[in-house]
Amino acid sequence: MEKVKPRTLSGFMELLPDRQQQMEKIQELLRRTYSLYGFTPLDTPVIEASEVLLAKAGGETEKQIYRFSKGDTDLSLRFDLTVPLAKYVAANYARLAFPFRRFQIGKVYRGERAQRGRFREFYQADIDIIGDGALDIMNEAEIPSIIYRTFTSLGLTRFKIRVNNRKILNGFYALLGLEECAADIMHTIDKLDKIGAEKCRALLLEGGVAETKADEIMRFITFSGTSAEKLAFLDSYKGKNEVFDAGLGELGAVCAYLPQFGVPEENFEIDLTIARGLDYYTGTVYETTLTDHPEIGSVCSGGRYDNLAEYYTDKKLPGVGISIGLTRLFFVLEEQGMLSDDIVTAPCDALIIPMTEQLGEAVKTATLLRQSGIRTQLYSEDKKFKAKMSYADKIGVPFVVFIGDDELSKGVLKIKDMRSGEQTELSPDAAAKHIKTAVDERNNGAVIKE
RNA sequence: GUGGGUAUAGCUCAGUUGGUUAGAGCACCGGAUUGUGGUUCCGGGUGUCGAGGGUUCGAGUCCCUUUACCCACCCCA
Repeated sequence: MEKVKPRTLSGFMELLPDRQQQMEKIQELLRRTYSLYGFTPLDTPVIEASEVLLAKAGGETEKQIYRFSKGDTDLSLRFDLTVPLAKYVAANYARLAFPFRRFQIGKVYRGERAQRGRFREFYQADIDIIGDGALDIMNEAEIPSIIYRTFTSLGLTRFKIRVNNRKILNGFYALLGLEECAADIMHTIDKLDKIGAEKCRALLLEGGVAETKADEIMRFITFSGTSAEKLAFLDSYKGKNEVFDAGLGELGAVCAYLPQFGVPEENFEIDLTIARGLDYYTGTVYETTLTDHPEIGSVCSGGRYDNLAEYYTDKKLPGVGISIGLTRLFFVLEEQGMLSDDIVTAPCDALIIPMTEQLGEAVKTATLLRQSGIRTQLYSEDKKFKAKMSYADKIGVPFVVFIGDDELSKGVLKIKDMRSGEQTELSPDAAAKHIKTAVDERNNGAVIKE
């Protein structure tokens, strides 16, 4: 019979067991951290009616969406978690408590051409806070603290949360009389890190910006200094444009709250170059980069939007949220060798290898270990001893438990620490305690090393 | 969507101006070693050379078509 080649589509990530274990661990940490801030978990369907997902429609989204029909129904795969959230909030408005804080970790789909670090199916780990009619600026200050705690809980320390405010940018370009082409300019500025100041300025001129204005823009976006110095610099533009002043007030408020939220100065920065998804955000915007890997770009982005669900309801629902591109983050961590191999990624903590025909004692031992909270696997296949050990080695199990005639007559278990190769004979209870202690210790390590 | 590249063993790849039976490393399987893995030694090639067509005495190699994948752009997480 002719075989079908087993293949996985490009742009879809599929992991081997040990890597999957690390991925799950990261997701577990994200859930725990998000919960710590009072966010409630949410799950929505991967497939939605096309009219719902494409309510906003337009440009890239429509081009990249996976759309298909089943019978007469027009269906689409979600391309982010924010649009489904908007639908969910609009549909359940009366039953939700506002501000509504939810987190969601789920797969999204984009039918674009895959390449390095760009996937067609990937996990997003989102948090959003949705207000009813209004939402206090404090929420925008809380977001960086969540990012900070999330990244540090993963074991990362060298990262920078960059913050800007769209109102400052919009106001600034209005001041220059460039509000018409503000979107294009921001788009160009967004590339500053990639193409450099010279080329950036040239692109501005090419786009029809007068030379004096282009220089003013470059001076504005490349101003460097501490957060306090940047705020002082921005203050010199105050009083000329209402939108700008509003943005500056918001940015100042966000910065003022940060120390109280416990975000250290070195992990935070005002960055006037970031704009983020051009039509989406209306106020504070965030981008997070790894200090030692700037080439990766942003690993966590988000911001404030004024009206989340305008396509589904007349209610005004302002919100703020971020999204971690989990698949990309994981891909990069793996590629950079930053995934810690210290944490136990084996499917179990102990593997019981019975040496006798009668498996009764081995089964009893497995039950005992499991009752002690030790993830235990019983090797029941009739293979050579060597093959059994080889299996233990391959799955990376930290402890092997031998039960043979010698052990049975003495009433002990023989425990082998696979890492050191050391073997000890212990009573079943002592063995359980010994394994549990050692495994708990190893599991406490960080997922990421730097 | 635009431009460029690649396709040979499970993986990473070599394969000369077209020439006999297509190779290497790793992985894998068996043995040394029937109560000890990860090290060592010995043995084993596991293949529709992406697919289809053409040129030729002869094609992994040249030409055409096609598909898949990779890279960059676009856009983004």
